[in-house]
Amino acid sequence: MLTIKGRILLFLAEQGGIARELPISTVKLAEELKISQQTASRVLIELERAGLIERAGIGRKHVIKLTEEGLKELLEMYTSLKRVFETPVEVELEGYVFSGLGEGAYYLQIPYYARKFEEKLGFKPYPGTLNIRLTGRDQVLRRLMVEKAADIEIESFSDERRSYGGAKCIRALMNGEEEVAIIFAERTHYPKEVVEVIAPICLRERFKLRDGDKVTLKVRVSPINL
Amino acid sequence: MLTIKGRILLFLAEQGGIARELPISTVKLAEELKISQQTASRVLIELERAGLIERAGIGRKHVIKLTEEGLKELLEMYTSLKRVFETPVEVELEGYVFSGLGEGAYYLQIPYYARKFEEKLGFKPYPGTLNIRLTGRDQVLRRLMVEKAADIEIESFSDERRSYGGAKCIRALMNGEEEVAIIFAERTHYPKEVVEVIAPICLRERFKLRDGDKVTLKVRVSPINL
DNA sequence: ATTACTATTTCCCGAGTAA
DNA sequence: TTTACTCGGGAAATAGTAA
Repeated sequence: MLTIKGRILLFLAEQGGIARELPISTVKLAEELKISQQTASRVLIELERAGLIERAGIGRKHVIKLTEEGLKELLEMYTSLKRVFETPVEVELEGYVFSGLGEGAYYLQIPYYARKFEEKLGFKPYPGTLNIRLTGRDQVLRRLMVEKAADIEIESFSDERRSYGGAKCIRALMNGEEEVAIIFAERTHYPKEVVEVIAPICLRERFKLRDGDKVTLKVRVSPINL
Repeated sequence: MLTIKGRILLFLAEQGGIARELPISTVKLAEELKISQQTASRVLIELERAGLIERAGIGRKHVIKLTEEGLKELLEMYTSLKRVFETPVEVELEGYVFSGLGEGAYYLQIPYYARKFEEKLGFKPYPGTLNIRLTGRDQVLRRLMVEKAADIEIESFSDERRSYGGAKCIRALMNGEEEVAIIFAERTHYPKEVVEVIAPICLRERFKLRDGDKVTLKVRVSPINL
């Protein structure tokens, strides 16, 4: 992915060639980067001519350090990549509403979950989940992406009666208007193309939804979490 | 600095190819990256074979997206660069102590400066500066580097009588033992090979220094500030 | 329009070797 | 030892063109 010039420049920077002069021979450099001594020599000459490094020959020992230009070159690449990895991308999920068997509502009225959701999401969830069946190519992959990025954790829990499975959530925007959360329950009988959504309000009322209506979910995901 | 594969992968990521399928032709891609259409086509084939991207031809329109592998590839480069730019490097300055004309002491007893230094550095400076003349090749460049990274600002100031010049400071470790600060005064009559150091204590006493004694200053600098 | 083949040129890596 | 030249082979880029 990096040219030889790039690899050498990066290697020199990693070795501390930013702050001080590195005593390194073309032979050593070639060994480290698994290239020939000749190539190392030639590329150093080119980097020097391009003003990206400076060399000095003190007696037999040669030393190398990056110039400001050389550091700038690396910095440019760094900022490009930084932008890619630190700018959230919007992933859009699309699917159709359908009715479940009311398990969502069942779980949400269990005090443990109700309390946890309110604590972690900052709202008291309406006691019912909206089931959405994703459609179209690529949707399941996107769902996996979103699940991977889901960063709000509801821990599993057990009391003397039974155990409660955990879940992961992530905030989303439904139909471009309403703040909701997608729930990925640890134990679910739904297949991978289904997601469950909760919100502080009744989403069916809010959007006048009937089974089969299409809805969209926009999720902001940082690529570094993928 | 990036190979064509790298440039194309980065471009696709920048265009949002992480989260969704991009509709982009080899002609457009070639234009954007200033390469030939043929090269764009060939490289896409290679990237696809390497498992870094996925393509789908929906009718005439072709779409491209990065695979997890492709994103991982970029992430590796990103983490290498991140390490380089976010790991502080230690810059070592070396020089000989000499006596000035007492201006350091003069300025440090001016209440404005005394107060400012204490506020910004977190210690009450001993009323006197230690003057150090840097020696050896590369030292002046290092000094410039350190000055550029100096991030503690003492603002200039004026009252009815006169104006007080500003300064920039940076923390350093003298002789590997004592926490000090290097002062880069805006107005100084010293040449570039001289730095002035202050500390909460009398450094001359602490290290039993006499004129001509050698001292070192270690400064931690984040490469991103250079 | 589009992608991608084949042919040609250009460029770059590394072997041999001088200094 | 060290760096860096010349040069031959091969990879990689573009041109031409088919589908």
